[in-house]
Amino acid sequence: MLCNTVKVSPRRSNPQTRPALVDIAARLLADEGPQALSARRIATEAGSSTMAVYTNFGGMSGLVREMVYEGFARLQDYFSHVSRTADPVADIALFGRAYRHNALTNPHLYAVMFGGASLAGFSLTAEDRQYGRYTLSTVVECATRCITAERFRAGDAELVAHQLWTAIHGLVTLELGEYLIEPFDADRVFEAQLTGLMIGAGDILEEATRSVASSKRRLRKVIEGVRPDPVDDRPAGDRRRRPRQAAPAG
Amino acid sequence: MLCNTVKVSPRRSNPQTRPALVDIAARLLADEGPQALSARRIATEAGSSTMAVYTNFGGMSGLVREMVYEGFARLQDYFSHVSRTADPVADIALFGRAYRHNALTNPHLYAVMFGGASLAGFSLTAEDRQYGRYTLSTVVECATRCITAERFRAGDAELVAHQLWTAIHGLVTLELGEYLIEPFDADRVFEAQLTGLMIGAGDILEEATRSVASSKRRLRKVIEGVRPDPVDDRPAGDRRRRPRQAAPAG
DNA sequence: GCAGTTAGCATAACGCTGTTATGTTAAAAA
DNA sequence: TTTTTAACATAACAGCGTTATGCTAACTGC
Repeated sequence: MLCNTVKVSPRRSNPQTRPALVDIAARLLADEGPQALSARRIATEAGSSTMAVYTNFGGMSGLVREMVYEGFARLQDYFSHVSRTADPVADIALFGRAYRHNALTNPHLYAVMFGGASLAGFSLTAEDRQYGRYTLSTVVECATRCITAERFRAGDAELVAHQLWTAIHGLVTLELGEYLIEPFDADRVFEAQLTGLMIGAGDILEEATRSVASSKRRLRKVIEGVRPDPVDDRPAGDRRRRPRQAAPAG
Repeated sequence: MLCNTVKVSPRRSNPQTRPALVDIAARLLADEGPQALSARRIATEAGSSTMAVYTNFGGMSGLVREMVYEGFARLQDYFSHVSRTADPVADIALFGRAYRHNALTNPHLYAVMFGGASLAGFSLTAEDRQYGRYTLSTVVECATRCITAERFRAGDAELVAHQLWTAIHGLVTLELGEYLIEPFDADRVFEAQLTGLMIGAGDILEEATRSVASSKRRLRKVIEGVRPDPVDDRPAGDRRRRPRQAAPAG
């Protein structure tokens, strides 16, 4: 009754089931939020039973974990479109803008990535977190360039990258939680954070401000670069993925 | 069968049931995390039925909301122990340290306050968030003093307060999510954030650094001031209730 | 080509959850 | 005293994640 209507129902390694489940789960999460992520709902929309979730992911936790990896993949996708220029400060500011744009574009996905537990008893493993941290290695490299160019005062590049990460993550979280009331320009806070991060020594405030402004212009191109081929690298056959909604520029 | 063993079971407005439910829920949340927050579990431990949750809170959402208010009350309790000194920068840094300490002391509670949805379909109302923002009004006032004392460059005090809030919230969230790996000195990030927040213009770096160091010493006294009827520790005997209940205001 | 194994999935059930309809009862109101 | 009311118990319902069982098509060895 619940079985697929037309297809011949192969018994071994149906190559369509797993990506379909991931796809439907991602769509449900984006459209209706974490509450819609139930094994029965996903299985029904995929035309199979809940067992498909267990054979493919070992349970709901595995599927939620897949969502987390999907989220980091999307972030990585944005990061890969940030080019290295002669202005490393503008580059690192652009990383921050891209991070924020990705989070605001995929709010529920972002919540699952960093929302801690509370979702069907799911919790990240150390390996999951390491996967997430790896995404930021590009930013650390950029921070090193900032120090080398003497735009940041000499110090730990990883510290600077983490400072940027925590600041923007906090901003994005409170934005998504609607704690920043209207009319409140979250973008002003963002730019102030970037500026505060950058002017480590003395009188280079104006130069830093120019870099921040420059990164704002460059963000559009990054977004446009990511948009066409959104998230994953599914074999492009019968992918069901929605073309990903756009979001206001930061 | 499930009713209380000894008490006379008054039918109208039992003054013990509601605080007992709040108390047990807070303890379960602190000890076992959000997963332990179930109506049946709470009611059983209170010696009543699940209906008590509905008559007193209108459902699980109402009880979770009560936890959020409890969380902000605890934060307010810490903030009330931050005194005004002649060094407003050290004061505002101390607000940040107190905020972080409170969050790390009540991790599950903090997660419920800012974890967004995902917990039994609970979501904050606009009024709830306003209650949370009110807690930060003290910090905004302190930021104003920093500007008046010309320790921050002239600008929007609310912007500065929100910058501090978002930065520390992000740090705390990633700390609780264990995204900051060991050995990683989250305290260094915290101090770098504070420093970056403060040195708005030129050559006052050393002075700012002194203020930050001063706030670190003062934190201990704040914690000790809050501790007497504190947060988590119900060490003595088998008391189940921390007193605590602060009054809000619009 | 055939037999045995295996893995993907359907079916159905278990225990759990939040929630609700109904009944009971004691306190407040008349 | 009588009526009303609200707090709570009981029991049920729908939905959840999960699991045991069985079927069957695909793979494997011959």
